[in-house]
Amino acid sequence: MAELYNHREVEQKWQKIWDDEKAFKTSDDYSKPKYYALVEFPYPSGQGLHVGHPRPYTALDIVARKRRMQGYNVLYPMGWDAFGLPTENYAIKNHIHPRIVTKNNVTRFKNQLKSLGYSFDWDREINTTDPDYYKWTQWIFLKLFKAGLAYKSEMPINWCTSCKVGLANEEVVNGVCERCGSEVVRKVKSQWMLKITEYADKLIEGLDTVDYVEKVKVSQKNWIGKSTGAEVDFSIKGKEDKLRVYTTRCDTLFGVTYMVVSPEHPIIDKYKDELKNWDDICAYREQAAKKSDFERSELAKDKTGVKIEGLTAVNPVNKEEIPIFISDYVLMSYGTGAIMAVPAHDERDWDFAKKFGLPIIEVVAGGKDVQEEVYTDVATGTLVNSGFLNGLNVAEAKEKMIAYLEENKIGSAKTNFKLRDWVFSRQRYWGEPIPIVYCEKCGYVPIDESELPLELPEVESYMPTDNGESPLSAMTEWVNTTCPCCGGPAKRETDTMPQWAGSSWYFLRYTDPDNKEALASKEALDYWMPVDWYNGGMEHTTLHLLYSRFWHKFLYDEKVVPCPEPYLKRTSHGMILGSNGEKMSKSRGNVVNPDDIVREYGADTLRTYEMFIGAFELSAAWSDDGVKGCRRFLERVWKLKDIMNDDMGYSKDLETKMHQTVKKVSNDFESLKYNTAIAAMMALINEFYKKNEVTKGEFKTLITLLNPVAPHITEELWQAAGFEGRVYQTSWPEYDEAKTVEATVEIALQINGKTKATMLIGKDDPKDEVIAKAKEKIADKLTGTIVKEIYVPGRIVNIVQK
RNA sequence: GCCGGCGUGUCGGAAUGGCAGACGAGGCAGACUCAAAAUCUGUUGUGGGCAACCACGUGUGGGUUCAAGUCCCACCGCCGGCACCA
Repeated sequence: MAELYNHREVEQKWQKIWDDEKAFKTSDDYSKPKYYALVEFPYPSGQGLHVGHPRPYTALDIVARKRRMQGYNVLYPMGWDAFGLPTENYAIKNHIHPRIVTKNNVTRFKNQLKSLGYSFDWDREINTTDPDYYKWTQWIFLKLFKAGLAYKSEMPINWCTSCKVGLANEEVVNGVCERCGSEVVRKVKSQWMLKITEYADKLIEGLDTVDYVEKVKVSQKNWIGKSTGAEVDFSIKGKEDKLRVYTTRCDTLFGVTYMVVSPEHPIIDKYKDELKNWDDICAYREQAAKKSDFERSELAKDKTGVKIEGLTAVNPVNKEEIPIFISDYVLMSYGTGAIMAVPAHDERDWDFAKKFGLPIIEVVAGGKDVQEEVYTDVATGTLVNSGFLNGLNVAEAKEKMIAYLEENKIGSAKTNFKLRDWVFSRQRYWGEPIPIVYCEKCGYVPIDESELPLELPEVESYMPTDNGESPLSAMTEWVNTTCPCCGGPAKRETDTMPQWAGSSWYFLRYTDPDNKEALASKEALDYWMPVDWYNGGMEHTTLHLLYSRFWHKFLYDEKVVPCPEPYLKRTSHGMILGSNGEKMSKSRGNVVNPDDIVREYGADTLRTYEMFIGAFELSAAWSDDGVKGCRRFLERVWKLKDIMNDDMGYSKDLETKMHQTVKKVSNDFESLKYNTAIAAMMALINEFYKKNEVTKGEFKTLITLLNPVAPHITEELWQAAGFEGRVYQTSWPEYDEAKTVEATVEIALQINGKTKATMLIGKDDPKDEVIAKAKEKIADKLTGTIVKEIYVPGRIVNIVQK
């Protein structure tokens, strides 16, 4: 062993040994207890690994390494989520096939990850762009299609003007494209859709059965947005048609003074010949169509609208005739696209009514004058002016009204969700082809499973077209095919799947990555699933996490997977920011390249630093000085050999400290408290240096505890000290609970809760003795009458005096 | 507006209701050195005192308790998510 800590030498040496020994190969011995640790696989971008990547990877590497030492068969895999726009854009710009771009990026990423010493089982590496992989992505799509959960729909979609691609609602953030930040407009296009809404209830209910950090559960519930209420039919005077609304406040039906329909509502076109102000209506609709959903909601304060002259609605409970308006504050995409307006008890309706001078009728008493102020408190109000509901509270009134509506066949209870179906088409090249053909005679027909994978054809140009068609549409040879159903001429679907497809099931493939017969064998799935611990970013809460839970639940219903939820536990890491506290970006000039840190300080230093940087779930700013501090710590560990003796046990004076440290590190590694685990190890070596001596036994325990964080240096020290085998093959240190408590402890002596002195006592000294001793020690300060004496064993004595 | 989370030294951050500031960084002083870096030692919340010591101190104001950074109520500030969802 070199005298000085040469991280480059040490790290390269051990990375080679681990590779040669297949140190972290996952066993197929299904009789052992299993542990499946998972981190989100990266998108292999052209920029290479970001300094943020190692944070979650190191955290679960620690858990995986610890579990192996505890005797588990551990699956800790890695792969590449490699379809996607940046690669395609790079390919277009540089005239290189996206496959080549992907291959180069993957090579770079893999080298970078290897240089960090992760214990991934590289024999299970997967790549979503590999036809052997996306065969099964397509296979799942066919299953969804056959189950009626994939359908084609002509509908307004979010269209990114720059990417020239349709986006799912989840990909639109503040009205702009999540990926490129460009404007998103609405565009009507025929799109493949997945009926995620069918699973809305199951996706909410499942959350009660899993161990996710609370904010992830809350975000998912908010996004799904379940609301319970009723649908009510209002008749239109002199017409057969009914105008159906959705409301959560059917108790306020007697307070309806007008109705509003969305500008896109079909009722308008149906009766356009009878509308007296058709021109005004058209003008308003045009104006509304120009706005994106985002702009519509931005103008929240100022309500606009036009009255529909020529149609009158009738309130089904009191037969009152009321006007109908169109306004863009009612969205076609939620509920029925029409609402009943109760201005007295709904803020938006109140604003609208005030602006248009419409009547406001109080039906829930308990607030101020409803002409002056809207009253929305559901908890305390009492129904008035409401016929058979008078005197009831809101909850009772809702119940009674629903019964009335159902009895008279004018409405019924109804649950609604904010969650929309998933727009699954992308007009792009670099994605999984959708395995469907269109036949004039038979419609949309799935290709036969035996034809999978349906591979991406070689094309001349990946350039997206301005008319919104996929680059594949120009490939006539590929597009023109025969119908699997009737054998007649047919055309292939030219849209591809979104990037989220491949990542919606990848955790299943790791369990059996080379299987040719199925996405994974039943035995592998039975043994490995569900994932025991999954860590990833908060930004994937409503995208990847929701989508993959949806697919998994579907596959469970199809009896493909053995469990209803894919992930038992989900945690989230915070971002690593630049040293100025801002997000790292080239333009801000605060980017740190992990390669530089590995070269200069070593992978072990980078790993230690990223675990020590702060609370795992919170974002943290980069600090070069902090990196140096961690390097210093590892050097102090390295130099412990200079003060090491041959005693294989623990020295007497440090025995308690050793047991305490083993306990603390063991527990902290389990609960995301990597920073305090490392602090405990730092404190321990400070003790060694204070004594200027460490026993071989203490040293052995320390480097075993440190191994999951800093695997290279600890292997080197282990070997140099002449210990048997490898650290990664050894057992995790045990601690004795009884020995974690000091025989003598220093306790605080307080008077009226204020500490006045401290004293040493035996941990088992009886209360009376301790208190007597304490009173003696602080006798000069006990000047009043003693009211109470408190002794918390091993902690404090508190004397209360007046 | 609604829902989360967070407010502690110069900084990152520790504290099952029980001695606030562990651990790291930075600063200051010293040792080594011709010198610097590295390393090592000491010191480092604020105010007062030569001192032992005393008082104050976890965003603000109240409360519960023998004891509150921690629990409860009200407020202020910051960060994140959702948002005309009927």
